[in-house]
Amino acid sequence: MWVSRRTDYATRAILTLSLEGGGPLKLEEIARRTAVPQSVLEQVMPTMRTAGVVRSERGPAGGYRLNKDPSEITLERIVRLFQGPLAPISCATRHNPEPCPMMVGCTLRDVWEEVRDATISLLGGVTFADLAKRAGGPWLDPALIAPVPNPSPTT
Amino acid sequence: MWVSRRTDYATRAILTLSLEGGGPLKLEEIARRTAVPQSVLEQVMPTMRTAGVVRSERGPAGGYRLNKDPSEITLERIVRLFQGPLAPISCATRHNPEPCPMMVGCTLRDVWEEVRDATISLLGGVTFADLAKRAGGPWLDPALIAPVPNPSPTT
DNA sequence: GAGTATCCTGACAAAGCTTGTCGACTTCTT
DNA sequence: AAGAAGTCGACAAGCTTTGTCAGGATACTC
Repeated sequence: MWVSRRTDYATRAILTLSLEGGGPLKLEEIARRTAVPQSVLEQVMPTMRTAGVVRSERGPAGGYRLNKDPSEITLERIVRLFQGPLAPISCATRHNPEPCPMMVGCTLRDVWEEVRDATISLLGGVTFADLAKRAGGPWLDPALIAPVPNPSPTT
Repeated sequence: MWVSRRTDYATRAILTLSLEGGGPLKLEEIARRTAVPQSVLEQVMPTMRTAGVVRSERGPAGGYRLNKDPSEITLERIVRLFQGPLAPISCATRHNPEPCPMMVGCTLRDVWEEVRDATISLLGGVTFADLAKRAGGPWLDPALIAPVPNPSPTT
């Protein structure tokens, strides 16, 4: 699995929000703490908002908060959001795998699937609550982040 | 980890050679059996020759053979040959990792390293003898593939 | 030693993906 | 009304991947 820059940025942002108390964090502040170009975060955060991972508030005193408890957000979720399938090769995805042209190549596919499954089980088992705990800092009070629907504005 | 096309092709070629008896296989024949464009194999095979994985013979009746027993060739070896580091992100490579700009980001790096290690242990544990056995077919007689130095012609 | 079969090498174009930036817009608070 | 945020789409630059090709080098055969 390769982690794109955007995925990296997104995970840093979520970790930052997980470590923060309840108050919303401005995009600019997240960008500062994560060392991510603000213009890129401007693309990344809305993606996570649409996915329901994060919630936003506009106007002064606005910003972003988590929309779930960190213990409910896995690394897998975020990675998939930005990179799609976790399989190392397209013939080893779980849905719509590309057919192998080689008669005997499927033996290899088995291994690629093992890699995929190992990755999934690892990333699926790590939540941002775990990460925040490991980071040693305080993190979000569950009471402050009760899920709230925050659909795209067109709704 | 993402597997590039060339890596895929290379592994298919090695598996094909592992399944073949002792005789050399022509590039054209390997291309046919693996469903790989011959022009691409013309790039891939020399790379493996230089790395000592494979041995070549020119002229009529020439072709490629393995230069080692399939049990000594791991998937990891081939993947690394074409893709370099197996880490999902450049701050998690074992040599010369790129420094993390984020103070707390290293918590994430730990996970990327776990992914890396899981991948390495999987790919490092699978040899082409295993794969050939799984494929069910006969494969190379060890007696026929005693390693022979086959350095690049400039030597 | 001529001819042929095979591997070898480097250059390269096309396509695709990733990255980061920008400008114009919407929404919210005061 | 003004200002402080987030939102959205377009896009250019750069990089990587992919596949192709032409010409060269080496070995076998007759």
